[in-house]
Amino acid sequence: MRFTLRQIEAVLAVAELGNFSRAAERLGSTQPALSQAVRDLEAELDVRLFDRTTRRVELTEAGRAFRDQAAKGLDEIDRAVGHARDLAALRRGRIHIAAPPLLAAAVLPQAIVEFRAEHPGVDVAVEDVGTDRIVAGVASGQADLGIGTFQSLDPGLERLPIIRDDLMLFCPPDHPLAASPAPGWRDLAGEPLIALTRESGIRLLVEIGFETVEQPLRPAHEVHQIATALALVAAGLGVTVLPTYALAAAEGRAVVGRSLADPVIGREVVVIHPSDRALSPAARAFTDRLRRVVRRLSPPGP
Amino acid sequence: MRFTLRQIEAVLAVAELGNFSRAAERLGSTQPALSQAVRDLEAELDVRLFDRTTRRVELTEAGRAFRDQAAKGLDEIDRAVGHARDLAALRRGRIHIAAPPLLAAAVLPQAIVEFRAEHPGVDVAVEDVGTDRIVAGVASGQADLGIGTFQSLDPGLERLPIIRDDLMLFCPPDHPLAASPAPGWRDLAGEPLIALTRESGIRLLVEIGFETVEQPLRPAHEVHQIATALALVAAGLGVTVLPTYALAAAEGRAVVGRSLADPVIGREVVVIHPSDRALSPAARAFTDRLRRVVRRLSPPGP
DNA sequence: CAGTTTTACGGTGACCGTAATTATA
DNA sequence: TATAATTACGGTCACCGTAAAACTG
Repeated sequence: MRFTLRQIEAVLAVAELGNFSRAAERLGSTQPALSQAVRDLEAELDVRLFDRTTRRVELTEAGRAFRDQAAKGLDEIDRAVGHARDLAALRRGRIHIAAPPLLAAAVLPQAIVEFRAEHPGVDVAVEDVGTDRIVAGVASGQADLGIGTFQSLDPGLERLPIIRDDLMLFCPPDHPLAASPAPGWRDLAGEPLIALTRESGIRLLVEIGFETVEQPLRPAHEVHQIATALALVAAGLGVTVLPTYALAAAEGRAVVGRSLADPVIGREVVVIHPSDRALSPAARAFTDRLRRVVRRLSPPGP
Repeated sequence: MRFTLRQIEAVLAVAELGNFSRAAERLGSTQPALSQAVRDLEAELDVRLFDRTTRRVELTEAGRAFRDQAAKGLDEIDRAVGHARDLAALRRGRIHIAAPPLLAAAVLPQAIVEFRAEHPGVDVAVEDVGTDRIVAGVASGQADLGIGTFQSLDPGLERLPIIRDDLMLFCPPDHPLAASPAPGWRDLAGEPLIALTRESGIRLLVEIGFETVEQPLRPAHEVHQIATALALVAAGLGVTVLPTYALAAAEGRAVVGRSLADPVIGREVVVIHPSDRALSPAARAFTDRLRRVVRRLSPPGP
């Protein structure tokens, strides 16, 4: 048999108040319960902690030494518990998020702003890197969660769908297709196309689109960054096909986005995390927040 | 607080061994018990402390933080408990003893030597002061226990009898009374008497002895210190009457002690301590040791 | 399929609260 | 005598251990 936290709390309360009855009241217990708790602990330690009569309760020298050190220990444990509860209640914490640059620029800022407003104690760190490094960072535990679209994924990683992200057509506002009620892939024939390079996952989807409608894909320009593609479109050098979330990046430019059908081609934007590690409370909450923000930024109807 | 030390110990053991079964073995418990303990604590904290599959058990980030801090706290409490047990088992401690100079010189050294041999971890401090300061020191708690003979005593102080101390006759070895089979107070008539001054409690007892046999007390010399009296006796200047424990101080001098009867006059040598404070384990042990040492130094038969 | 954790469940013992007793100023 | 601590005692609930089930590699 060992000693218990309640016994130690009893000793501390009695020591502080110099009175079993009042200590019992503070602890929400009864006086006999405290008496027994102190008695049991004294028996356990084989030392009397209090000199007591019915009129006076006072620590012995052994009791003082015990009180001083035990109080420290209890305090330390209380802090450990408090810290854990803070993490659970999102009063503290830290999330490390890995996301591709465009997503990081387009939707994360809003999500972070709202998340931090709700949970000011939680730090959010973003790392805007390429897909391969996102997967690596999450798999290694360096990042708590990753965001993006991943075709084939390490089975050790779990996917939490955020939203379906369909490819859209981006063109200047005065372009004929901008006025089309329902532009389709076939309408792109003959248009000068700004394409991403083959390094991009998006490029593959675009190729699938052209294949589906049995058109050759002949890029007028090939660029690496989505922002560049939009700039070229704004300059009137052609049209491009990009994920929905590029809408955010198109804001303020002379570029409009239009849903692109026949076929609708899209990918799941997901949050990934190691499947053998549960999401931290903060990471879970952020994922929820992110999902809400993304849905709100969803493509407006044509 | 609705969590328990056992739950925390469970978490620490599982964290260290990365395995519920082995942790249970170390704690002398069963694996389901640990599983439940960890589960309960996690529910209490509202945070998952371990990511676990049937193959792998690993701390979460919250778990690591909790483990680090809780381990400190538990360690602190263990130290408090260990310290208290050390005090109880006399592996540590400190006793402050107040005793009159002769007692401090005559019997305490031997008692301390034997006590320290048995309990090397306990410090013993001696303060050789007068009776009034002994009482004051013990009453104030500055000294743990006081030794001496006290006629009337503060009711707040408790007396633990060590031995009865009868007055003895001290004379040179070749003195006629040294050969007497049973010297009495009446035999002192006409002997030059070395007396202590009236400041001494002993002097009062000597006067009572003379009064009892209706002899006048006419000191040949009056001295303050027992050691001085013995020196005068050794020099052949007279005889003196002193407590039994002066025997120890007479050792090695040309002085012998003889029981003094008709009447036997004595006092209780007692240990005193505040009655509302229990003796510390070390003080109790020292009192026992002192009692044994004093009995061993008891007056040898004539 | 083997090893490990989780769930289920029945029993026992620890702790608590009420009530009576003892002790102190 | 009044107040507070201790002792006595009965009940309940938490915790433990056995056994069965679920899960992972």
